[in-house]
Amino acid sequence: MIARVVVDVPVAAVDRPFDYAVPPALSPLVRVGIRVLVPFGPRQVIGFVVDVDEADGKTEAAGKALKAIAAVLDPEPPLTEELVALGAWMAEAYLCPRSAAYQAMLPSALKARTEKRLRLRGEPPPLLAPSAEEAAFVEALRRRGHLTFDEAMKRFPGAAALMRRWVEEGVLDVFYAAVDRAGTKTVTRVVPAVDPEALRRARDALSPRAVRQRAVLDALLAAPHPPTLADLLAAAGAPRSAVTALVEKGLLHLVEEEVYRDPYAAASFAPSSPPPLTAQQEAAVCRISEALASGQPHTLLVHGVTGSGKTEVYLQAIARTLESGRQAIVLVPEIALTPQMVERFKGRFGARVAVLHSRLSVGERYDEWRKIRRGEVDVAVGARSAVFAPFTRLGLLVIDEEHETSYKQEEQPKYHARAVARWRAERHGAVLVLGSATPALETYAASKSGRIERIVLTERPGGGRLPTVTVVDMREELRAGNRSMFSRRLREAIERRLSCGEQVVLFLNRRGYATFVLCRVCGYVAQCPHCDLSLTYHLAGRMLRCHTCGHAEPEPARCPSCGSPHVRYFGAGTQRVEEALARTFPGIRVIRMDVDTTRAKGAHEVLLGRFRSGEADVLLGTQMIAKGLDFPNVTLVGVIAADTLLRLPDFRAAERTFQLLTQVAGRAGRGERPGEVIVQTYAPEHYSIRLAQSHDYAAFAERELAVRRKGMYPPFSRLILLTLSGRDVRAVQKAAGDVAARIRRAVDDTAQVLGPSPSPVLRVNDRYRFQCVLKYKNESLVKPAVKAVLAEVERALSAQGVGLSVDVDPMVLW
DNA sequence: AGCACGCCGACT
DNA sequence: GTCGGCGTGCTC
Ligand SMILES: [Zn+2]
Ligand SMILES: [Zn+2]
Repeated sequence: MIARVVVDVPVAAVDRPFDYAVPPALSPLVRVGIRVLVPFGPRQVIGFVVDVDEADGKTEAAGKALKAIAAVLDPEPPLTEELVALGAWMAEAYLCPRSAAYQAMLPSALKARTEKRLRLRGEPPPLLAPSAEEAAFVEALRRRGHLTFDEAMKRFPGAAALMRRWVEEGVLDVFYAAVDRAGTKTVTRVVPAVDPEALRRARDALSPRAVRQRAVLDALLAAPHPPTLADLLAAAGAPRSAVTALVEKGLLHLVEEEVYRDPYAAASFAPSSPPPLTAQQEAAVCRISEALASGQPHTLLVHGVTGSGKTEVYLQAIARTLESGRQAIVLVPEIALTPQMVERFKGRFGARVAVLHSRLSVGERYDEWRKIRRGEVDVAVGARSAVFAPFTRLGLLVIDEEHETSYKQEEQPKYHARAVARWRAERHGAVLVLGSATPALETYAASKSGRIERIVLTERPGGGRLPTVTVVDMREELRAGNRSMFSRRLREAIERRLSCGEQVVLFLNRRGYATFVLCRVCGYVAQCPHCDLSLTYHLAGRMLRCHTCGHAEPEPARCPSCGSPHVRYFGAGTQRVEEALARTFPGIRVIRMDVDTTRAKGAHEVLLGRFRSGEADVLLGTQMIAKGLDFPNVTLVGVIAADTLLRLPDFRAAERTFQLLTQVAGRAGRGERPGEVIVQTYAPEHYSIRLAQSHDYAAFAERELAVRRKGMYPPFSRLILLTLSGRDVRAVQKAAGDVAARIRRAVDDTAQVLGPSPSPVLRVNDRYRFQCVLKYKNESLVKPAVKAVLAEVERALSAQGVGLSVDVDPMVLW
């Protein structure tokens, strides 16, 4: 019996199956999709069985004797045959190693690696004159039984020669063990080591100069529960060193804890039954059912305005799927996977639903995943990675808010859940339903060309009209002498809501207080020491922070360049809007929601719950408040600065802006009262803003398609973004030139190779980045050519300390 | 990616 | 003489 194995070594050079003999004792266990430990060169690695041949009795490959599988790592294959085939497709589609695709499919509880270890084979020969390190090494081996090779080299570098000799002489045994990937998410919690009273006394006894340590203790005393280290540091605005100092003084403990418990575990879900449908919903469910019954693969776009009841259409389509004995996957953007959303599915389908959520602990997620694998549930609801739910009788895949960029994975392999879902639908003869109020332009184009069918929902079952949208030209405001961040129109509108007890949602896509810090005398701008980006000023702890690498430093009292005290803050963030609201509308109650206020577990739900119950007049936030939240009492939505997205150097900027404005506008007037939306901008004439104002998706899509056609951008071409990065600028630049030249030689002139050019932000995290963009149409020609180039340059690049990342169909070009 | 093998400079 | 630098070749 022969097994073909893809080893878990994610490099192009070994990205192909290797043949192994299966020892008779293991043959009942070895099946496609199972993980095994195999000898590979001089070491052992983990691999995935991608094929077995019972009849094949061959004993050699490429003229050399076959090696045998050393161990089987699972009782049952974690990957189905379908997923094994999907991995092979992903490797071609996304130019990634197959093993990287398999890793992306596994729950993190099953992610493993091998570890090289040393152990004594019996009693070691006596050493005549051992060095201190050699003696300590032998002592550690005796006491612990075995040591990892890495640890031994790090702790006892002076014993390296002895290790080598003993391995050669057979005194030491080198072996490999499969261990968990160090990916188990833990959070560090800060726990007082003394009672609160003692803590208070300790705070008062601190040196007056220990400002940060006092801030940490104050924040800890104010916290109802032991906070996570990250939360505590953010709340106190203190550096980690302050906490370390307090730990050393014996006042605090740090405790590692596995992340969050199941946020829905305690919740009980009231059973719900299907409500009556509108005629349009009925027609949509009907079309999906027909497609299901055909047993042929279909992709359907459900294009419905906000509030048109898309979710109910999904629910009833799922019910039909289950009736026919098949299974369903529902993808929802991570941020929209709220307890309310989960309740809608659990309420309808009860225990037949598994939820895959990043807020589950590794163990809980694994439990949900296992229910799917064993067929104990028929519906999987989750974010992007739930698209790999290991069902074997898939009938329906739903992608809600299909235009969301979060469906594209940002790490290797950079897959798009929509493309993976489409592949699975083809394979199963299943139906893929894409739902959106503002479909991605690619999806819209596919529906126009007839490749996918479009179903339109224009009625709102709860009634309610679309809000009126007013665009305010902020240049006019400046001319009229209004230098505040609220236009006169927005200020009056807010005042009206305050006086009649209605609520307001305000949106600004920038967190912190000020987006840059400038010296009025010499023009100095505070920059991140690790990135080519300016630092954002945050009120908490009066710190300057880099939003990209996390660097933080105290605010400068004087300009570090010229010593002038005239350091000023520019570019309003949410904190500054909060401050301005309090000044402009005395007594106003504001809830601010951004990454800084929602880091703590459950904070998201708590803040939204407080706003819903009327504890605040205004919900002020970033991106995260744009998603399908329903607040019946909200009658005004204000967009503080609509052009922040428009200014990004990306071909999708207009699309992003249109989608965001439409989504934010959908927050207004979901009750009986009509909603009003006010959009502030410096570019009021831009078509993405004008057409969002008139709620005209079709006109926007046509206009934007014309722009894309002119620039030959997707959907009229396809893109591959190659990014090279490293600490040595010149090495990176040179490597980028070399890669671009090789690709130019490898593809024909129907493909364009742009660049290399420096990335829009050249340096991030002390790494310099250069990029190269491929624009092409002929996929079957370009992808193999690029793959070959990647294999050619892989070695040389890693030797030069240059990383190369490949993004097929990138969402952003930087 | 590891890991071994192999061939040149500067240490005991 | 040997320790160790990293080029290059291979992994069923
Ligand atoms: Zn200055
Ligand atoms: Zn930075």
